[in-house]
Amino acid sequence: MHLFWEHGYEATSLAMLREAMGLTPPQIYNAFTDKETLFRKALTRYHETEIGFALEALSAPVSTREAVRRLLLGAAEAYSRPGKPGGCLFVSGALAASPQAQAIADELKAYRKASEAAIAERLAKGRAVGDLPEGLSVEGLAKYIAGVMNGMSIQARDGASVEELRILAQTALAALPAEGQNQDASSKD
Amino acid sequence: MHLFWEHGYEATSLAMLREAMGLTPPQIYNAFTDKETLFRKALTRYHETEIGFALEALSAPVSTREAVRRLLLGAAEAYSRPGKPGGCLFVSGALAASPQAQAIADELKAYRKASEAAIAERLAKGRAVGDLPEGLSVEGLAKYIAGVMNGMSIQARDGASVEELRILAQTALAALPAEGQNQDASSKD
DNA sequence: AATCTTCCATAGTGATCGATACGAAACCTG
DNA sequence: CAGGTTTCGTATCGATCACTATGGAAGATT
Repeated sequence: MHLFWEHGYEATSLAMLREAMGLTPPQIYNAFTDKETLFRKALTRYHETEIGFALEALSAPVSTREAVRRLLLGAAEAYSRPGKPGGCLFVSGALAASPQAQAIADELKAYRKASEAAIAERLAKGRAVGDLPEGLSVEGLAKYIAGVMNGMSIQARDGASVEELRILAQTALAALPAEGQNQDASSKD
Repeated sequence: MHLFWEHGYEATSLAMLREAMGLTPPQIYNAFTDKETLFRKALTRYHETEIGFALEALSAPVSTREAVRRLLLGAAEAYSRPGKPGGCLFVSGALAASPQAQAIADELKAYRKASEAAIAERLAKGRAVGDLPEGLSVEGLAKYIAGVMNGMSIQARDGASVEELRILAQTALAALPAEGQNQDASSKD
């Protein structure tokens, strides 16, 4: 997973995987069928172990702004963990790919789209309870938040520290509608 | 350039370049020495022909906020031009690379760092003339703006339309300090 | 006009890719 | 302890990578 995270799908050779896992090629193929299946296994593992902050942030019983704050600050921390590759595997895994690997690139794109959709869903919920203005486009704001996270992923890959990413996240938060304008109204019914 | 832009440095094979350029391999090597030099030529060409909006935005005689607005909206348009690959070559070219291509990845990283530095320089100038609060960290804000542009590049690659990118840019602008607070003071001396 | 030089496309180079066939070692059974 | 089976590591597969040597055609010179 770390190798795919660091070098991406195509640039990670079986020789690197073999050395890192201490397995012989037949062992790898017996265990994971082929390189593509192994990468997908790494994807699900990454999803389960490295980015739990996102689900936690989006499902926590807090205000919408606080949820987004946790999401962005969680990303700042997750994208710059010591000993781990910088950024997000969903971004670094295969942003550009050869025609042969387009299926992998499409799968990562689907992951990114799903993340954005999860954000949009949380925003819609927030708008429903009065956390956000009614006229606001949750899709547009979700695309902004997802975009900021993707941008943080690249900044992290370029060596940004966790503090710098936190500042970036805090700055991005300022673009959100002010909190609490309709928040009292959420307790009216 | 389009092939590198679309598929990245390593995933673009000489066979693809040969077919696209209508040249034989020796012609390619006579003209460009090797693949790495050809990619660098494509980088400079990209810099000259595709992202002039950035230099224009940062050097225009307008307020700092307007400069950033032009920068982000220019990116929205440049990253989603019809007939061109989505996103920015500096991001897509080699976000993740094999150990053999790390020199290329480092070069692209340097381009991204230079872009961020150019933004920071413009912000510092703006702060000097009172466009931005004195206590503000231009490096932090520049990292945010550069990060948003990088995020837009990924959103564009994921198929975001120019309108969606414009909305993202407008949203990102809301994170900037309000304009005009010290602007009148800029005409005092 | 004949020869010589120069250029250039085809064919192929070693290296490496992902993936696998074969020989050997180990294990279970009798 | 012997025989049959299964498992597993090595050596290698065809394909493709970036890159280049060689045969043949075109043009220049006498």
